[in-house]
Amino acid sequence: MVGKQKWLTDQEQATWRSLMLATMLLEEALDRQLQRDAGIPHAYYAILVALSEASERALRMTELADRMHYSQSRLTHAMTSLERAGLVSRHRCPTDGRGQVATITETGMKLLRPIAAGHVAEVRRTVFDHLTTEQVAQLGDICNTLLVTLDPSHR
Amino acid sequence: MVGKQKWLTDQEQATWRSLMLATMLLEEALDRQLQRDAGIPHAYYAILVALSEASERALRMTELADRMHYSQSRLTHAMTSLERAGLVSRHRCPTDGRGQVATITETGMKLLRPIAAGHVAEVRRTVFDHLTTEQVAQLGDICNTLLVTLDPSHR
DNA sequence: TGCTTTTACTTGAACTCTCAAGTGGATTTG
DNA sequence: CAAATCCACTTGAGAGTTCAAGTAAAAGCA
Repeated sequence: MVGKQKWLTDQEQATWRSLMLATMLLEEALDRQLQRDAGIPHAYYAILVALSEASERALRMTELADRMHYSQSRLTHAMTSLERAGLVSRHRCPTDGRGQVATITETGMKLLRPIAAGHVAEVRRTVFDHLTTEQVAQLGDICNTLLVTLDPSHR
Repeated sequence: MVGKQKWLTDQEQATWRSLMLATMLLEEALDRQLQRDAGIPHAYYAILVALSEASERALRMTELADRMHYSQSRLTHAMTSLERAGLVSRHRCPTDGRGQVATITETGMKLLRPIAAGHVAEVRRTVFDHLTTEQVAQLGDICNTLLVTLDPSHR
């Protein structure tokens, strides 16, 4: 009924359905694997990775939020949960009394290392094991093209 | 630290980051547009579309959940919310006392029609306006390839 | 037929995310 | 230098999702 007038071509519509389904199932698979093996959702795992890769393993909250493309509020809630689990910590920023510096703890690093292997295995299993090198390049190009609109600050 | 040993090639890693960011921002854009213009999230909009396209505009709960790839619980909660908003309704299934038949109401259809245009415009604006026909085909192929693993029941 | 097992769905709690509002330290400006 | 403004972050409520457990009807089967 709704789709009677064609807003998208048949090809676009088919691609759209596949894309929506694949991205939904992919995110679910990643979440399930990490929840099962590490007890944290994918979004929280990503925070740990970002902190572990930062120099000094520390970042200001706002800088971290910007890098992750998370809202401040989302990051604060996430950090509160991760802090309660002992995986990260926050301290007052010495140069700016308003700021907080986020760090990943030793416990967090100890959790991260073994978990990373399982995560990458899941990424391989669900995605890269099935794509040719050319397709990986195509997918990268397509995503970067979309990011120009989706993330105006992107490069 | 964590990424010292290369689990993915540079190309794969770059594609992965772009994919994760693009899919996150895309879902956020769709949610924001529908929340703003229709007051419902994308996942709920999809339920309305599925019901509107079903014969008799009606589907058993389980059949609907299967088509959407939603859990029963997720669908029940969603239907409860949509029902409270008057957009859908449920009735006992006449042939199976355990079952429920979900329908989209006239109010739901009246909401859906104008909303669909705005949604498709957003899909165009964020995705298809920027891709060549060839890229649309490539993206469709890639997603269908991934769906073989992500959704074993997929064709 | 009566008992067990499936099936179809619902419920409730815990968790994550969003949005709007709030707190308090920097910065600007008249 | 005080008042107004801005900035960094937090808080709390509301919504959507998941997971485990619950209810009740249908099927299987002895």
